[in-house]
Amino acid sequence: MNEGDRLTELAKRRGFYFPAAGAYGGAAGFWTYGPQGAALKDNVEDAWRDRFVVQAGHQEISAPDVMPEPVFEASGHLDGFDDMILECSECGATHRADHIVEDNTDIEEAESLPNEEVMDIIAQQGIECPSCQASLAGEPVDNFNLMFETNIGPGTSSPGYLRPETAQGIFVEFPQLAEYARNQLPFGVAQIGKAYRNEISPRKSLVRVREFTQAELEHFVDPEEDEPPLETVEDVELPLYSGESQQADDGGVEQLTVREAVDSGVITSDWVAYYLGIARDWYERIGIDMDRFRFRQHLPGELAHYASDCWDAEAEIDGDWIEITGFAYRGDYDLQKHAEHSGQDYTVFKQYDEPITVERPTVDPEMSYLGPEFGGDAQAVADALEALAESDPDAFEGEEVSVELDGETVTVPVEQTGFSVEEMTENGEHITPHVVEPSFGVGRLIYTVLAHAYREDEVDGEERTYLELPPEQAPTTVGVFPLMDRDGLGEYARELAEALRRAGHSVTYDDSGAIGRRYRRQDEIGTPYCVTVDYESLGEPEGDADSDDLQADTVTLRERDSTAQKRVPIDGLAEAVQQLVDGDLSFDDL
RNA sequence: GCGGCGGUGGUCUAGUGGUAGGACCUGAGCCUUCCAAGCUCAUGGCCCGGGUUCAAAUCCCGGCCGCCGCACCA
Repeated sequence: MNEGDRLTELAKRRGFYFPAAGAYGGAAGFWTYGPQGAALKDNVEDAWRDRFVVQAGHQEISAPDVMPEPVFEASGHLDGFDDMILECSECGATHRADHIVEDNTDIEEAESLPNEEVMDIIAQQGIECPSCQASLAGEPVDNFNLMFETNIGPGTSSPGYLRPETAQGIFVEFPQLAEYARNQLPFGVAQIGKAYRNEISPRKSLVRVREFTQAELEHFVDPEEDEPPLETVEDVELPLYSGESQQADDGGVEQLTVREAVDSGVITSDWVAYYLGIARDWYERIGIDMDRFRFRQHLPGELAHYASDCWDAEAEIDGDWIEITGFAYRGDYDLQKHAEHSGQDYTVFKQYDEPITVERPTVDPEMSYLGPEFGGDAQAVADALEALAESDPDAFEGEEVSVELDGETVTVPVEQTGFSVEEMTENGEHITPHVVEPSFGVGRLIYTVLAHAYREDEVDGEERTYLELPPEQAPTTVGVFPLMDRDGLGEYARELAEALRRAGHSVTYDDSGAIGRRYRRQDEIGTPYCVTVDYESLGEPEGDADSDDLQADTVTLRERDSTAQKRVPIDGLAEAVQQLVDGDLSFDDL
């Protein structure tokens, strides 16, 4: 069984995740997180929130999953997500019609053509099926949109879509968000939420799904002035698989520090480099194996329409590299698009250090002259004069000035134009911020963390399966067991479990079967610590032990990875566990 | 979406044209003084629909789901 299969089996058996709605045959690409999985997901999201929101001083929002159509007209998803699909009736293969046309003709943007025209081109050019060489003339070109469509309210007059990425929920609200940031760049807005894509073919459990959780940060920066604090991450080692390496015969992953990557030009954007550094350490924190990890640069051909330089964080599972995060410098693409489509202001006002004085030519045409002179064209003439004043103020130097109007030249005496050059004070300018976007796929992170944490070893000759999850991420922090459920051990242990819960720990109580079995149960879900209450805890002799050595109100604390045990007082146990989880105390020093 | 292979309790699996057995897990009890021990008992299953047949979980067709390959992954 390979890594993925083993994981899928464990995930279902132990309650991490399983296919949704199995009672009705299920639906591909939809997964339910069970008790362990939901807890793990919460912990991963909390760790993300801690690093990318709280520690970074950014803000988090929660936008709707459903947005009205114009949002996606502006974002480009309505067209860009809409694939032209063509099926060969001979062999049944499905092809991208636009790709076929582009491959067989000089046309470069076939996607922008209407379907009928694409069909005509295929017929005229005698294009054949790439799979079976049958003629494709006359085959219908259909649309397949990866967005889930719905209707807002009754009827179909107001279509809406489930968002295919969480990012637009931030971009579209930029004017308001900038206000909350007091219009000061740079600022970051984060969101953890669901996104939906009606994938043609979901695969590989949590890797290709139709509903998934994204954790995205949109960092709005002034492209002219803002610089990332590179010095805070300059020594972080990045395993970089550059576009150049990918295209070279002997290319491989290079270990470069953030500083080296920037100085050598391997990473062109300082902001992207900064986030790769931040993210690398964060991946390690949540338990991703850094020996099975790399940053891969997008090749020129795979860059998204908005991105200039883009790197993916990838993790290796079963020999495949899985994209777990995309880092993109999106420029001002998204904000510009929303500004154009909505007519709203998606800029921030950037104040100059010193106000500057500019000479600005203006006109104030004498309408009482233009009106009688030009009749219905008077306003158009005034507008043309204004445009001319801006583009060519020298034209107003003579007695008369001429402008073009519908191909005809009209002449106006300068004195009737109200032309003047005014000195204006400008305090700043409106700029459209650029966006740096790290976009994490939470489900893929969880899949990777579990795959990389999976361990098999042997304890006392018995096989053992356990998850070496970082204690911070583990669904349960501590298991509490009575050695046996009798003689008051159970009551004592139950009280201890309650006390640990009150102290904020995630605690499982288990008194069933043999103690070893209970340890193994917790091992399989990655519980880092187990506490066992025994007779000594009650102040009673343990077997033949010398009663002088008794340590009442102590318990044994067992460490998952080593299975080592230590006897510790219950007084201060909750605090000790917290220190272990936080890494402020090692088990050996306990 | 296309092609190939597959689908038996929660998990892993045996098996047959006459409606199923095991192991593990889970629960109850006994036993048990720290790593899946043992004993007894119990819960729980042939993916869905149609067809062929006296009889279908088994054969055929379709669907759904999974794996692999292709395509797709803005």
